[in-house]
Amino acid sequence: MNEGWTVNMVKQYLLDRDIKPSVQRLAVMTYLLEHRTHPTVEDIYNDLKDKIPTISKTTIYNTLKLFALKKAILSITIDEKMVRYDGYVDNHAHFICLACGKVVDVPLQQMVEFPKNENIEGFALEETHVYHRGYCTDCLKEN
Amino acid sequence: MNEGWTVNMVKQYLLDRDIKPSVQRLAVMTYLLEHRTHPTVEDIYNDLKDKIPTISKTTIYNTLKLFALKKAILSITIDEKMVRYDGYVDNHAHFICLACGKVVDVPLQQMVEFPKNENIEGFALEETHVYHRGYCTDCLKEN
DNA sequence: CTTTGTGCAAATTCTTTGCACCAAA
DNA sequence: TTTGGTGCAAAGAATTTGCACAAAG
Repeated sequence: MNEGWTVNMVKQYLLDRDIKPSVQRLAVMTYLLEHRTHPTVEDIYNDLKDKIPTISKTTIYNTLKLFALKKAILSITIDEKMVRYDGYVDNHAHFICLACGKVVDVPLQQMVEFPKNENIEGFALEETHVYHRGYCTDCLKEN
Repeated sequence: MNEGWTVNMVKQYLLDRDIKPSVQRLAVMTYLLEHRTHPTVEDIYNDLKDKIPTISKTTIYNTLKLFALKKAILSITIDEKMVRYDGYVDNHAHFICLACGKVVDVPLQQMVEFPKNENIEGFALEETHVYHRGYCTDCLKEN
């Protein structure tokens, strides 16, 4: 799960983006870097409440909103019900399984093309998302 | 606004997709074909309640869910708050203005590329969406 | 001190559900 | 008369807001 992120590395990651690294913010950012599962607020809260018993969902909401604003993370709207978050902000697409709800990354080389973020006339583009919906291998097996 | 859709054309559009054309369903489908604004349930309800005073939001929800299932329309999750719907199911991308919230189509020729819906190994793909976020010309002018 | 962050509780908003009534074949 | 569609009211779930307290510099 841990992919070699030390506390100081995460702290620096936040500082580089003008985010003050409180205990709670460090915990949220670390969680996102160590769990590439596109977690929801609920997921993050359920994990962190054991490590930081006083943490609240409000703080998770505040923190994620701030991170997304500072472009430290991505907010993913592939799921109609709730927003998911991704600690990796490099260009990649997402896939959601309509049976189990799991969201996985789709590496670029598996995509035929990836749209460029520039060149749409008349608009100032901030971000581009590519979402795929379908059924994953595990769920296909079960039928 | 009206782009030449007669009642019979809309009725046939629904019948072709195994959807029984009730008065309410015809009204919703007609609205989506005549308003390419990616409306929300609220938008559709506010328009139709004058024409069909007894219509309910529940029916709009039921109807849109059925339409999406039958692939008569697309459900668009570009907006974190609520689902939007698109009566046009051909391949095109969407753009949302982060200032005014408006969602517009991005014609294919304005996009550098569009990802293909096939060829992701291990998954059965149902649909692919490309979402752009940024600021529209109107909102850029105001600053 | 003073500013900024945290977290509880309540409120808001979008969407779904249960159920009774209505309509069409 | 039977099946499926509609719509009201209530419930459910994700997110936001108001506000008081805590922390950091």
